[in-house]
Amino acid sequence: MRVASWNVNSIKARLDHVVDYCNNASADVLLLQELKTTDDNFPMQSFADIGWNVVSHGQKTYNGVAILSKHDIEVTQIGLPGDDTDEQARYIEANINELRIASIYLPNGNPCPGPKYDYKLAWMDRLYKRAEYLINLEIPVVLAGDFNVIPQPIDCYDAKAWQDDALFRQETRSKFFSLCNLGYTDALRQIHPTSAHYTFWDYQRGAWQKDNGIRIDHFLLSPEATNKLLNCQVDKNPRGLERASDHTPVLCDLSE
DNA sequence: ATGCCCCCGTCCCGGGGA
Repeated sequence: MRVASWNVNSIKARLDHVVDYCNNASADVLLLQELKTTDDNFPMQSFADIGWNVVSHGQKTYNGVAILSKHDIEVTQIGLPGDDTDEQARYIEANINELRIASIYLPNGNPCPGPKYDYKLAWMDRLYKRAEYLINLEIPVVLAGDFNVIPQPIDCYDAKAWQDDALFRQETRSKFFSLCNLGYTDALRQIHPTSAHYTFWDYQRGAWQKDNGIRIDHFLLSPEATNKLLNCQVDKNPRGLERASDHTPVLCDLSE
């Protein structure tokens, strides 16, 4: 079972790339973030035409997450629980085969300090509670997506340049480590303990050409899912395409 | 110190992204 996660920075702008990816990347499940469109306007037919199922949780202009799969998708949660006033579409979760899989778009949090950073930290506390509930189910759980967290200095090209940023501040990283310490494994880091593997390169300043990247898209696996972990890797190819997203997919292979 | 680049929207600028 191959699960891929990709922040596409608009599903409409990236439709051809995503359909090609479904056809060619040998993934069974594709988790998307930053759809930037409503469920009504999601290009469902393009995926129906190639035999893929889609569940989306979108909103106008901003955010939006989806789960795509060749297999049946049974939705288990739409929206992150814990705040009835939160209208941002950043969490969707489903059962696919024997896995519980969530597509996550964690808030950016900049500028920092400020209300957006407060929202990010509060959102991470709510994610912790959901992750705690899920781990207590004692089933294989995959929490994946754009976490907007640089976990360690090795995960960015210049730690000094990021030290005061909402993606790298100690409070942000501490909350990410708390998630891991619940019992979730950072799959990429488990497979590649010491090497740099970036998932995002800014559109500006020639960041892609200079490999000035950061690792902010992650797969967190429950103990039952970690037992199935075969491989985890970044697929850099889509970042080099014309009109690319600024993120590239992460792939995680799990045994059946 | 700020913008660079890219996406969206009753749209040619401004908000948001990271």
